[in-house]
Amino acid sequence: MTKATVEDVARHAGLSSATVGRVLNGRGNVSSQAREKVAAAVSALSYRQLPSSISVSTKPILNFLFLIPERKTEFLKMFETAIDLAPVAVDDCNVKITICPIPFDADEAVIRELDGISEDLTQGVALFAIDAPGVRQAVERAKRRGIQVVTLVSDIPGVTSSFIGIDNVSAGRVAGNLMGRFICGSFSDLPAGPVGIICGTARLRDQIDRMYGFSQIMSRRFSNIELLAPLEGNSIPEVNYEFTKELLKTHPNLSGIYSGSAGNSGILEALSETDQSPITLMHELTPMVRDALSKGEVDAVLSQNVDHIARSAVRTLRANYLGRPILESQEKIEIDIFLTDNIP
Amino acid sequence: MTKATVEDVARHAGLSSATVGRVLNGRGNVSSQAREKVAAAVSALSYRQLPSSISVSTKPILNFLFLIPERKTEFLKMFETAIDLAPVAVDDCNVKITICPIPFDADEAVIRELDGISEDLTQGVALFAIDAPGVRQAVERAKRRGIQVVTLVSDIPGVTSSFIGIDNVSAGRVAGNLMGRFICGSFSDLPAGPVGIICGTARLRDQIDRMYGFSQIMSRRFSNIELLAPLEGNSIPEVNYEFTKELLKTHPNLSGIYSGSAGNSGILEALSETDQSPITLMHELTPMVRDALSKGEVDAVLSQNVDHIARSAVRTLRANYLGRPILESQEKIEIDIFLTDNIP
DNA sequence: CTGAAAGCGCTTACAG
DNA sequence: CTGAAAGCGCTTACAG
Repeated sequence: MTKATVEDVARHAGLSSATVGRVLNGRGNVSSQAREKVAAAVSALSYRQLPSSISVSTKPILNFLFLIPERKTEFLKMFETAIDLAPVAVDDCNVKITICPIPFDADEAVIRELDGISEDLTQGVALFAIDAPGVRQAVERAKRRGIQVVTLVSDIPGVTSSFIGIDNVSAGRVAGNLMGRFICGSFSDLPAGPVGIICGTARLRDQIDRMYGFSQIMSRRFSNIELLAPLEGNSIPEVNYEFTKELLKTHPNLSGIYSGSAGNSGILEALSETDQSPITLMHELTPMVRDALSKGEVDAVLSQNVDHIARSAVRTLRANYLGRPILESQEKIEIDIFLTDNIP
Repeated sequence: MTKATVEDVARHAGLSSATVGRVLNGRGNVSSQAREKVAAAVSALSYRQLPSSISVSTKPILNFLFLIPERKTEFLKMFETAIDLAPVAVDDCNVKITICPIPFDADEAVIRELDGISEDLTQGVALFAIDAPGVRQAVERAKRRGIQVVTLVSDIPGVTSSFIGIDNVSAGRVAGNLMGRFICGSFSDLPAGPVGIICGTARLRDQIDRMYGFSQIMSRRFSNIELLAPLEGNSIPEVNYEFTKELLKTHPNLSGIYSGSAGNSGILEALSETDQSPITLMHELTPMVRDALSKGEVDAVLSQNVDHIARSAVRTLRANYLGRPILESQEKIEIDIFLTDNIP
């Protein structure tokens, strides 16, 4: 038995392939009678539409715009590469991607770009979201004009778009869990020194969420460990360096450092200049962090797969634009946990 | 500027689209001169072939056979579902999958199936590999007949096929790392009780590898912890139950249990009947293990994403058969680590 | 070794 | 609301 085609369905339903196509793609202007006949034929012949990418006819190119911070951390560099490869990876050469650099921390630039998008030229936008007042509205405006929007890595709460990234509260909790256990083991009654926290900026939702999850678990399960106030280093290595120096000096018995953002070179440098060896957890397996992990300078790294995120962004934008379903299990971004022994 | 087509390339090269197609798909019978012209035209026009799934012409259906153990553990049930969904997930309806159940531990059955495959009807096979003498040869015979082979979850060392699964030595090391740290924390000089190991069968490579990696890290980094001899439970819950009971009784100070295989219900049951609470690590996030993890009865779970494995198997078989490249970064199966706080 | 022609399954204007 | 026809980009026999 060979695969059923649109023609088969049309014949079975006593209709033309054009009408069948209209039903199948919800293009309207079809009688409910025809709709039913088609549905019956489809199930009778167990017809399955060829994948979207296959309809070769005058198919419009989908233009997607990626708004990416201009200041390139190692993580963002990896991300850009991933974005470039995504269309090939999702096996769709009708997708065209443009990367638009956004000045650091410039909400207005994001807003301006969003408002400046022509819905005729651009079908979807993916952005690193700053959770600032105007951005959310700008996203809503873009959506109202029919432009698909997904947020990457850090979400804008309340905005009704797809978020492509890890659950950062979970990530923070995992970090807390590992931190507590790596410090205490099964001896949770023994005294342990305090734990320091270095994060990026409270204006990014992912940072807030990670800190929340981390503190929650630490205070709930490891109340014997004092948690120091988070230090906002804005992902700037030099600032993080000073923070770490200070932490180590003020707390000779420091038992852990949790870094929730980028700019880790500063932390690693400060650690290399001391004999203290607090349990150190970081985010994102960049080349530098990876190196530190393999040398044992970092104890664990929580990460998110940038290739996966880029692919998911493209697939999600495409599916949403075409009104097709997405495969949840394929788009879920998991928290990757790396120890010295499973560095890829 | 619009996308270049085969016709464009042909025109630019002064050849016909048929010849261009031959070059592009390495179908031979082409002069090196033509080859060069096409190459030049391709790069000049930056032509990119439409994804494989798009060539709609008389395209042969690819038949892939999955040899799966008949005895269904929770993990294997999840796996079967994943296999069923894989063709849709990889967006290719020209792939047809048949699942063939293999009696437990029956090498001859695997060999018989492999030898019985007709290369005219079946283009590729994916199998759970038992590392037994005859199996490797049977795989080689199948390959010689032009049938693509991939091994799933557990590899056959030395066989020249693609392996789709995690690096099990790494997984064992990760388990060792976590076990040691979860027991000792930063107090690696304090006395700790012994650790028990329960595995499946030494005839499966994944088990061997996990045990190797685990022992290696435990003895190297946590020499203060005694490692008990691995107990081969063949993934049978009842046997594992007895093993666990015995472990707990013989070692009142047991500080950890590492389970490298299926049949975990027996272990969990035995643990529920005692007050001892050794650090417990298991493999595969099945519904049951997931439940135990969320209740804190298990401390960490190492897992592999069955959906990902199924998709990768299909993509790899297809790519190998068609002589197309695979995207390494997309096919790499990572070790998923789950704690109470990142259960999906 | 090469090309003209027909066809793949689906979709899009265009008439009606 | 519906269908006949032409076309999408690529591939496959078939001649040469």
